[in-house]
Amino acid sequence: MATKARRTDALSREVIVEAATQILDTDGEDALTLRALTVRLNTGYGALYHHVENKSDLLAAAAEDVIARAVAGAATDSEPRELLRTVALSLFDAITAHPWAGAQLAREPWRSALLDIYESIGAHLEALGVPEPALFDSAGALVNYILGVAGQNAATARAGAHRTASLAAVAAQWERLDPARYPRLHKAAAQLPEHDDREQFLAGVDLFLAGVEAVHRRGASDRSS
Amino acid sequence: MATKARRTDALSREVIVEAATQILDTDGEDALTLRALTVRLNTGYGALYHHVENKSDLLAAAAEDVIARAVAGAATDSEPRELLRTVALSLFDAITAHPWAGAQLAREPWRSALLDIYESIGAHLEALGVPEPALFDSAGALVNYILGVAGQNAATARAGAHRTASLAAVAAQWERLDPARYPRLHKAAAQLPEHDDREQFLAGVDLFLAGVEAVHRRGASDRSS
DNA sequence: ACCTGAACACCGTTCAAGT
DNA sequence: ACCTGAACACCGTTCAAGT
Repeated sequence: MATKARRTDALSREVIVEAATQILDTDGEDALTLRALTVRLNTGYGALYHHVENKSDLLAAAAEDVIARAVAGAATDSEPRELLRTVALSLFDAITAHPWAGAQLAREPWRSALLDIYESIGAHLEALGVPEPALFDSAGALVNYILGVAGQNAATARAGAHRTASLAAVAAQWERLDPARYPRLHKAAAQLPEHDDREQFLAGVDLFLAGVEAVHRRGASDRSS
Repeated sequence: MATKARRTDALSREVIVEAATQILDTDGEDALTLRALTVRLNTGYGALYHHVENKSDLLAAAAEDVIARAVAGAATDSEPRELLRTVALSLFDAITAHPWAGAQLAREPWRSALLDIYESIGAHLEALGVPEPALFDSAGALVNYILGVAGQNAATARAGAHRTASLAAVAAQWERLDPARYPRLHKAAAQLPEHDDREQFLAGVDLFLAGVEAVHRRGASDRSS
């Protein structure tokens, strides 16, 4: 209850990042302000800036933590196809749990644990039989797909407190569309509220992997073209 | 040269959106402030808010314009596969020319001309032979891939004035990576500076389409599973 | 109806001053 | 070295007042 007392334990970058993560998780991306951090950590602005470069740096560090933790437990056994699905899914789950990290990933992709993701996806694609020159494009495409979903996830999370409510709103919007101009969207409105994001994500990954396999199977025979 | 004179022509939502687009294109996303708009349009804050709901609304409208214009000239002849590539490429080009629109697309995907994109991609996939129940997932996956690239594009554009410089920086970063832990990234560093974004984007689209064709070809025979 | 511009409630960041 | 908190330079948005 020493709310007004000076903090006794030393501040550190680690403690700050942890506090930021908690604010982000419980109150959302907009709630993370330097002010909110000083209150929570019972300290001043300068103290924060002594351990952290700026807010952008702080956000990147928090996202890095969350993503790294998610990808850390990746198994190394099992076949490459399954490993790719596992990596993708663990990323999806992490981003669903921490939408702000997804937004950060999409915003500054070169920072954060994206390097590890790139490397691991590349390794598994190579194990799948993708030849070196195609590896770059294939891994990039898969990562971009994941980033797209990450951004999407962050967007819907930002849109409303309850995902179902905002999904219903979009569905209603689609339903109001002119069936003559938007026949498919108009029809898809019915599917929207009951669809499973996770399953749809995985379906996209499988589409990708099927493409990789198809192209590589073909590419092996007409390498000359 | 009537810089201080009161504006004679009437203000309108259209004029405001156009001015905003110009600021965004020439000076970047951060340069669009309400202040900057009042200066450019020689007016006050209230005047702007009389025609536009808020800044978010304004940004969405500007992105809508840019994206709609890009997708407008879509041909309806030629085979569906080619049409899909064309839609994707025109989007890519629009986002490359207006990175801020890409960021907006990734941020608020339900607004803007994304509906038209969804519909047109759905139509072409259907023409390609994708059955109705799979249409939702396939179109979603492709749109998500495009959004991922859009976000990426916006990110690199934001990163530095000259794309080549920031790409070189990333390449240098990859080169510094421990070759034992990041063997593939370390090697890919050489490919990074000379690779063509547009080609890589298209390669990803083709991977997707190959997957769609492969899955559908297979799916037609064992629909029961 | 349309517009003006001072005022408000916030931001992230800095920095002289304390311990 | 580590921390405090007032101050600065910005935001987006509002609103009483003008035409």
